[in-house]
This record gives sequence, C-alpha cells and structure tokens, in this order.
Amino acid sequence: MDSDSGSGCSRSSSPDLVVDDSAGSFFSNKIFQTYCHENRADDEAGQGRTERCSGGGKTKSRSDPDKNEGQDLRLKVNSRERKRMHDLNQAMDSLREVMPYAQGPSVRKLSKISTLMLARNYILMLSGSLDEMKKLVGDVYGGGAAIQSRTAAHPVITPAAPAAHHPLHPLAQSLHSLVGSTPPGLQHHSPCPAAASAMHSPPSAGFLGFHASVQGLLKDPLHLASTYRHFPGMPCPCSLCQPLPTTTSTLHSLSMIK
DNA sequence: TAGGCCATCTGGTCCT
DNA sequence: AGGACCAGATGGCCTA
Repeated sequence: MDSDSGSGCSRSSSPDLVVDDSAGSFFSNKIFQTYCHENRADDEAGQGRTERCSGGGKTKSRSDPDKNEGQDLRLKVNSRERKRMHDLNQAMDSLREVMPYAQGPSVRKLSKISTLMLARNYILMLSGSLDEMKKLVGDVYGGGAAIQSRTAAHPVITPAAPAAHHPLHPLAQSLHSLVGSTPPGLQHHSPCPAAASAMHSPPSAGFLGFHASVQGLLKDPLHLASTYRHFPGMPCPCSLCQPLPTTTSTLHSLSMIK
C-alpha cells in the first residue's frame, strides 16, 4: 500500500504522524501528485491510481476514456474524502496524546476503537474522582453550605486548596491519585522507576488498570472499574499509583451508567 | 494462515 | 451544484 509505505513501518493507523499543514508530507507518492494537481491534467497519475487504487480500496477501473470529466470529479471527491479521513485521524492522534496510555516510538498505538473506549472510561474516571473530591471537600468544611459561605468570604475556589492544610486528609490522597492518573503530558511528577522498568505503561496507565492487555480491558467497559485497583505485572510502590478504596465504588457505579 | 486494523475508493444521502 | 458525512467493499500490513 502506498500510504503504508509512506508512513513507515510503525503500523500506525495513519500517516498523520508525519503530517503537517503543508499537506504534502504524508502524500509522498502518486496520490500526493494527484492531490496537488487535482485541478490540472492529472490523467496519468489519476489513471494509475484508479487502476490499482494505490494498493487499497476497490479495484474498479474506468476503462472508458471518454469519462475524463467524471474521472476528474471522482478524483476530487476522493482527495476530499482522503483529507477528511486524515483530519479525523489527526483528531484521533490528538486524543491519544492526552490519554493515560504509554506513548513512544516503541509502543504500539492504540487502535481507534480502543482509543474511543479508553477515552470514555477515562472521562468517567475523572468525573468520578471529581465527584469524590467535591464530597471530600464538603466533609472537610462540614457540608456544602459551609463551602458556599466560606468561598464567598474567602476566594478559595480550587478544591486542592484545603489539602494544603490537611496533607494527611483523604482528600490529599485523592488528589494524589488524581495526579497519578493524569496523562503523561500533564503529569506533575515523573513516572516512578518501578513502573517504568516493569512496563511500557506509565503509572497513570497502571492506575487505570491498563497494563499488558489493553484490548482485554477495553472490550468490556466495566472491566476498568472492576480492576483498576489491581496492578498485575506492575509492582509499583509509588504512592501515586495507589488509588483510594472509595474511588472504586464511585467508578463502579459510574461505569454502570450508559 | 487467520484475524485485526487500517487506508482508500466509491456510491448514496443530507445539507447549504 | 457542491461539499460533508457515512457505510460498504477491497486489499495491504502486521501479529499471534
């Protein structure tokens, strides 16, 4: 396949890994020529591509040379569709970047479906953690009403603020585990050596329960909630990787929500 | 070798 | 009419 050969051997989903705005970096073949010259006489390039479909796709051949106009239109539509799919893949890649999953040249990319499922679970987990934090903040200040009055007089908006005064409070642990679940790009602490040496996955991935078999977890969305406290193959002593027991129930209930 | 994943083509439908 | 979106079909690459 031309696109595959152009994108290297990383078996990554799309050539978007090497794409930039110039729209030419991922079209290093006949397709690119057609893409750039679609409004010009692209018979030779287009013809070759339509015959073999650049290694993929249907192999319908337009043997009728009288349909050049229709062929041009077809090529135009094809390139538009190609661009659309590339944009989609780019968005998928940007989503992968913020997912709690190991990233790097040696790590296989998440598939599209896995990315979407992981994203869903990740959002659910973060929502659950947020709810839990709100509850804990309410406990610290003796209820929601207290929070309201206090925030009115004292502009402490972030729930992390009380934790600074109560480092041993469960809220602090909750925040700690939240940090541990933050995507690599947003993490405030470096991955613990134990996890780094044991797996490709960072501690955040371990926190979510994503270790060796991501696919197995992603097949069942509930699997995340039921196993995210376990770390098979990830004996990470780092405190950031220790989730709160209370989070489990929250997550479990959340994962039930459709 | 089978199955999974992917890119691409293609025709249809809907919208502006 | 043209473009966006979608789904089916097809073939290539990779891994177990």
